[in-house]
Amino acid sequence: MGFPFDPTRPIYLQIMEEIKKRAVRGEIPPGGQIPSVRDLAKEMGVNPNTVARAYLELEREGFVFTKRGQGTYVTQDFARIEQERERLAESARQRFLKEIESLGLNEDQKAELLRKIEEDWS
Amino acid sequence: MGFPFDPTRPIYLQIMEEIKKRAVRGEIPPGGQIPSVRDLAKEMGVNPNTVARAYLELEREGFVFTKRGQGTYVTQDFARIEQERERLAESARQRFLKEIESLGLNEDQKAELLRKIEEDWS
Amino acid sequence: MGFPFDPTRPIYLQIMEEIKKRAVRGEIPPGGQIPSVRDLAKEMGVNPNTVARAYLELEREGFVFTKRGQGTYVTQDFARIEQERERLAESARQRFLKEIESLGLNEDQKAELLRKIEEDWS
Amino acid sequence: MGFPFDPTRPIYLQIMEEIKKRAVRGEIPPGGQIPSVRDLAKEMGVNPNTVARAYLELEREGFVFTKRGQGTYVTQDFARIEQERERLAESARQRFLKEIESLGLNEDQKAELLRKIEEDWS
DNA sequence: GTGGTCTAGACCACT
DNA sequence: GTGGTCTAGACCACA
Repeated sequence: MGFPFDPTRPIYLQIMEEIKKRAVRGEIPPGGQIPSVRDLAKEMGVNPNTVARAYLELEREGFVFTKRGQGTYVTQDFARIEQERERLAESARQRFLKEIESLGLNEDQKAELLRKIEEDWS
Repeated sequence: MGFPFDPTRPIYLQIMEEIKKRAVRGEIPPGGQIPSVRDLAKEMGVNPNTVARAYLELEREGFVFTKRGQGTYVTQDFARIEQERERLAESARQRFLKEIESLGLNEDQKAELLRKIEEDWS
Repeated sequence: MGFPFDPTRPIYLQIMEEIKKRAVRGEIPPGGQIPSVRDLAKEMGVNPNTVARAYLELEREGFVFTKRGQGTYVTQDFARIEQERERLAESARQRFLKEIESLGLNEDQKAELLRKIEEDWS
Repeated sequence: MGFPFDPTRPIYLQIMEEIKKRAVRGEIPPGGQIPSVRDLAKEMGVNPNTVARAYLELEREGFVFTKRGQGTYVTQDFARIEQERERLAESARQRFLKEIESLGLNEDQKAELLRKIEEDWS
């Protein structure tokens, strides 16, 4: 109980990201049901209205859809999920770059860092 | 007022990192004075004891030293600061890798990500 | 209840010494559990935070280790305990020398004092 | 202000020792005047009655004498002062032995300790 | 003014 | 139960 929210960003945005991550990781399959507003609110220790707001935005984006009286489901569109995977990766990349930039590494240190990432992925 | 702390990790550790970042970025020069316990506590919106704990650990690590009754100062040892720069970069790298890993990118997507980073740094 | 602390030195340092003495005397065997923070605080009539501080420093020195949720234990390293025995003896020697020095004994009186110590230990 | 008293022993005894030490160290010459009850009470942060009690005992022992209306003076008897020097040394020796004994040093360690004391005094 | 220490009392995660 | 962290507020020595 109690989800680690970044206090500087709106919680509903962070809930949206969390749902996207679960889908992208396959924890929720395409077309699979996401937790009910009440369950997720309890799990994360936030107000149900905040979760509802997140779900509303996700639906507006077309990432989830609602079956009246049955629950909320992740899109069945694989391409949509793939797109989200790349968006999340891209935003992780930008956060990483921003953080590294602020540290003021020299060229050699950046090259070394790049080499390590490459090594990890080969 | 109010510093964006990650609620899952001890605040004093995050204060230690913040001071190291300021020194690494050159905001505090080698041998320069860091904020007083009370000032930083006010700036970050935490209890002075928590800042004092962070300073105590930083001194034990040899990253800062204190002049009795005068204040706390960043080490004058350039190598020590350089070491911290690389440590901070390395931990940023690991956080990035961990996040990317959880997203389950395929080889092509990872290669593309790497290419973008390389481009940014060349 | 009520431990005889020297009011001129930090209590947490004296608690560290007390724990070391108990281990060196064999009252706590190598690998044995030391009193819980709360128990020792009650026994010595000090605040639990002060005992916790002492335990933290002892752990940093490698003289004790903690098992999460279980308690704090003296190191199993005999050499480490032996080292502490000699350090405590050395500091007792220095205190003795300092006190004697301040009394201004002449050579004969010092020799006599030495003779008595020798006699006691032979 | 505030003298470092050992809370486990009567304060008046510790005041007696302090006066004896000052005389033995020559801070107060034979026949010299010791501080007034009020001055010493203020210096040490204790009740004047406690100091008066200490002076009374010192006089009973013959270590000091009182000139009515003028103050209290250390004895002019050199032998008496010398005797006190040896008593203080002897009690320091006993405290040292007691402390060392509790540490459980082996023969070699005791011999080494003795050697160091000898070295310091040669 | 500075950091260093201590108390009081609270909440947390882990076993 | 255990230690770990945090807040609030106090007093201290040092410069």
